[in-house]
Amino acid sequence: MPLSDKQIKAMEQKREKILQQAIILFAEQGYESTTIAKVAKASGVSFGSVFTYFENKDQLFYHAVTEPLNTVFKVDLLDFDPEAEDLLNEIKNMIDKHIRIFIEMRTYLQLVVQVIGQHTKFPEPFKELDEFSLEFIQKLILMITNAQRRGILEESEADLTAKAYLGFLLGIRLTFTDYAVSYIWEKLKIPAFQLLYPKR
Amino acid sequence: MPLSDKQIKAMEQKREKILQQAIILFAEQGYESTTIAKVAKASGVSFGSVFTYFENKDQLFYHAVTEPLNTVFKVDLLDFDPEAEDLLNEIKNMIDKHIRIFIEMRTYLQLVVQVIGQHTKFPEPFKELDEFSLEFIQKLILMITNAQRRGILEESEADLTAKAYLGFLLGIRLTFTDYAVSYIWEKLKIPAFQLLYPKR
Amino acid sequence: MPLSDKQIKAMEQKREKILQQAIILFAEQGYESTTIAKVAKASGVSFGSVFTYFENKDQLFYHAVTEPLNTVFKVDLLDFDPEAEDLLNEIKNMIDKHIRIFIEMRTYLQLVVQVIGQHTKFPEPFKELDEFSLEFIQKLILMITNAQRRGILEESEADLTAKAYLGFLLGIRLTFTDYAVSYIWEKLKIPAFQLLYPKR
Amino acid sequence: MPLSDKQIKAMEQKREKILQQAIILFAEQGYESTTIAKVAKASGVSFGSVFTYFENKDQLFYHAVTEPLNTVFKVDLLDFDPEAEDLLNEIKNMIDKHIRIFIEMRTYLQLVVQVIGQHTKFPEPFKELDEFSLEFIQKLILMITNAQRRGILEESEADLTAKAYLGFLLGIRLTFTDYAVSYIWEKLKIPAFQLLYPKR
DNA sequence: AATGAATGAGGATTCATTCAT
DNA sequence: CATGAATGAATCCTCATTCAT
Repeated sequence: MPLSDKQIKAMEQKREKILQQAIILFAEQGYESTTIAKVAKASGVSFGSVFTYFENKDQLFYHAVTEPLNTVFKVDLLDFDPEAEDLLNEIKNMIDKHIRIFIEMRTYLQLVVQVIGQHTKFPEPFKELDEFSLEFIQKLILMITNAQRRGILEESEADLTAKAYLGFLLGIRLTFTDYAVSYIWEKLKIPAFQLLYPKR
Repeated sequence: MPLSDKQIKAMEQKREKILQQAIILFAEQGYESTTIAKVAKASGVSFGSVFTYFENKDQLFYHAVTEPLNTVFKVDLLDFDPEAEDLLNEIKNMIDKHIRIFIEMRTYLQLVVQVIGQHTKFPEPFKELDEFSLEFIQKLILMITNAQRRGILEESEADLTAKAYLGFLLGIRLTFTDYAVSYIWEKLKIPAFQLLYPKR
Repeated sequence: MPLSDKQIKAMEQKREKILQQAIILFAEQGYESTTIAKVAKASGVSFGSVFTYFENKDQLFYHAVTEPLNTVFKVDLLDFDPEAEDLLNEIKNMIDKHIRIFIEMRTYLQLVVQVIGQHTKFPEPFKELDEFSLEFIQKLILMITNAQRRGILEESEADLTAKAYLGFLLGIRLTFTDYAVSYIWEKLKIPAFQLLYPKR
Repeated sequence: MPLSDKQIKAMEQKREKILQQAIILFAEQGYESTTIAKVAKASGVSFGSVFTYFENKDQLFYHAVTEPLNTVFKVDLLDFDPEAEDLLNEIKNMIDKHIRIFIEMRTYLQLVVQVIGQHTKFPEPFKELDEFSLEFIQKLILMITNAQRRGILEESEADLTAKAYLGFLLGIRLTFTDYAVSYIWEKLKIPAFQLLYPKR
């Protein structure tokens, strides 16, 4: 007897709820301190149900890290055009967008920082993050190179500059831990832009 | 009968050995995955001995975070003079030094990143780090303000710039995870300097 | 999906089994020497299951002391009528009953003796015992006072006599440790009665 | 090199101090909860020294139970004369003395109660207590029999009466736990005497 | 599919005891 | 003799996971 559409929908919602709560708990308490029981309670399901949707704790963690990455995070961070006509403006818009994303996804980024910081402990999820970061860097390099060629940015090693830019984004996430940060982040556009070594 | 000097020395060395191994393990595997047994084995002592030198796992972690901070880290990071005659040179030397420290203390910084990233989980060690970061920022602000006044740096909100600089240092620690980084870091002086918004 | 009646029943029986074995072990070996593993083994369950039914060892001990108290012990010991018509007969029946209870509940009383003897170590269970003993004493005083008024007992401080009577019951539990005591206890009715200072 | 008298004396005092503190701690906290370290601290010596005077924890407990027994306790409790001229007076004096001892040696009796209450756990010290109790009972029987023959006490089974008397002494130790009991105990002479079934 | 009882591996910690100084 | 560092057995408890209902 196949499941009805309504049932499928309900199950998908339940899975999503579990995943969201898992992200929050993993981010705030770390992998070991986050128990399946806590996730279940926060999601309003029995802990047995968590195993219905995720094979085991490892898999739950893996999905907590990779699903937001592959849906929103990746899409939003890569949403800039290295070949844009008005490249200076495109760069400024990109910085604005990136900073906004890093504000909004604070919890998820806490999780990302853990995976990167202890990558030997989390090889599978780290691999996904690493691959994305390479892709991100590649696209940044493209943009930087173009901008240099067009005299918008000073000459520099684009690869290094791109990595420094990514490092900066992650770093400020650590430095401005839980301020009501929105207004501070607004100002962070300036150093972020400086990092790219703009012509004056 | 008090302990002989030789014994005291031996104990201090043993304590140091345990602490060093704890730092490595905590950094690489995190708090929970680092068992007292692992630390003991890595240090070549019985697990019971760990409790001779550290009250409990919590305390061991606390000391793993704070002792390097209060000995080398703090001293080295604060070793610059905001009132120096040749301030431009002082700033460049500072950046050079800071970057070198962040290279050399990779493992320790992995630990720092964890504490900051999950500060609600580690309130006591975080407090120490936070206090130091405030002190560090204060001194940076002083230097930046002086440099702006003397026309070495462009005008900017010194507080924000200082925090961005610290964020950058932490962030590149995450981005350049385990490269043989020395030669890359050499180049990182440039973006680090740009971040401070130098006059051209 | 709620548990079936059969399951609930099975669980109640398991809990009871654990509690009974815990009482025996605590009584014979004391609190610390009674390990959760021993209780589990004696009950035929895994040690993990003990924690399914009792929060921790402390709670298990607490319930081992208080549950028999509140079910059989309390009820049986208080089952006499201080206002009975034929008070002399009522007193003799009471003594008979009390002594029989103290015979039958030997193991439980071993446990009670420990809690009283080391009451600073077991404040919560002791509180329960102490409250019951006050209630018991109160009712005894009532009976003794009535009996004195009706000329069945000689004058004496009822409060003291009541406590002496309770002390006697506990004391013989210690003195006649593990005899096949039934026939001896039969004879103990005489001194128990004398303690109440009967008119001759 | 033989020890000087002064040294020997100092050592004896140290041993005594350790034993006294051990009695207190064993009585109040029980066997397992009393650690060698606690005893050492209370005695003002290093825990290593405890092992200089007592082979191990078991032996320390054994001596804590038996030494007071064989010095003061035994002597004082047996200090009555079953063949005394004025036997009624002798009995009353005996009761008075016994009760006084049970007041004064409260802590030690807490320990005794533990050993009796968990005698399977403490076979060696229990053996000593049991032997003494037999001796005590024997002497009591003698006195009771004589008193009955002389018409001071009513007829009863002397053996049972003697045990009831001992039980009573132990029992009130449990019932009147930590009152400022002296004045209450004074009054306890009456029921204690009644227990022996005196002629009126 | 959902529930939660049962299990036992694993880990922190305590503490008696040994033994070098 | 006195001291206390070192050791590891033993214990409580947590928690992922399995599986019967």
